[in-house]
Amino acid sequence: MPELPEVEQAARTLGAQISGATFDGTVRVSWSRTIHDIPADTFGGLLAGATVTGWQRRAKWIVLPLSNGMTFVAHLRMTGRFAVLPRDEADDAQQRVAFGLTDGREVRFIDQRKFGRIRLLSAPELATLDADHGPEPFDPSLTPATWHATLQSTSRVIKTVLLDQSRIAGIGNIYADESLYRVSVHPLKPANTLSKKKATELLAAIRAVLRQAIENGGSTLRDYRDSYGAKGTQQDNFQAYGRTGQPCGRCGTAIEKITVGQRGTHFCPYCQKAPR
DNA sequence: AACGACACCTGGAGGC
DNA sequence: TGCCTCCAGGTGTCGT
Repeated sequence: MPELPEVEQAARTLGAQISGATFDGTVRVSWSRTIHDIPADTFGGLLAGATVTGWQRRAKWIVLPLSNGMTFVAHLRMTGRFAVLPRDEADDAQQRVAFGLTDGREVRFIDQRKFGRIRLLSAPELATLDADHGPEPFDPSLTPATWHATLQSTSRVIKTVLLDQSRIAGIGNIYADESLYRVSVHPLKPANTLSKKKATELLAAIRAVLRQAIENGGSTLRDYRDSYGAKGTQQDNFQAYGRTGQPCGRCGTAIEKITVGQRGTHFCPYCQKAPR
């Protein structure tokens, strides 16, 4: 579910609640795969006494550096979310793991579909995580020239490339559709057929779409909540995603839905001309 | 090496 | 009301 803006918001709100807090080492596990099948006591042993020193986001990972040199990382996948609650608060039915803090609170991970993952990484493992991902959309080193070169390097369709985290990090199904709609590029257009001009426009559109979503606290379709439990509002601004059959805001043509790379894909068949 | 298909899960929505 | 099928903010793995 969550893409860059939602993960950014989730990380920010989680960081705001637990930066400076210390894990006491207790870990209550209801679904073991959430922590990669590492036994709860092993995970807790590594976590005990570690203080959260800040928060970051890398791609769609929430990254919490710890005072012991390790890093607590979490991927929300489709339905994951965090909540920070007093220890005596009742567990949520969809809660998968709870981590105790020394101040009497717990960091709880709630995840309907059980796809989310939480790991404790050493510095080399964190470096690997970083290396496995492409540039952040807002990284100044991602320039129109490097982006165009990335697109030129593959004949895969552009929608698929936008979703490839090793090419550019953080874009998911919603913001891929929204970005392509903005620049009137058909989702099936081969990446290496975009002109330098179009590639430049697309990069700007990606940044604009993500920036607006971040400002609105992300998008909530059904499950997404930040770590305070709040929904985002960006879903009210969608121009293509989820608007199947509704009129295009530019030309009035009904938005169409097709499948690209096994993902529902929304576009305006008039504005976004099919590749030939 | 790169790409597509499928697996992993639950539950809400819509059709009959 | 109940059952059944389809669908969902993602990505790791496997076969071609």
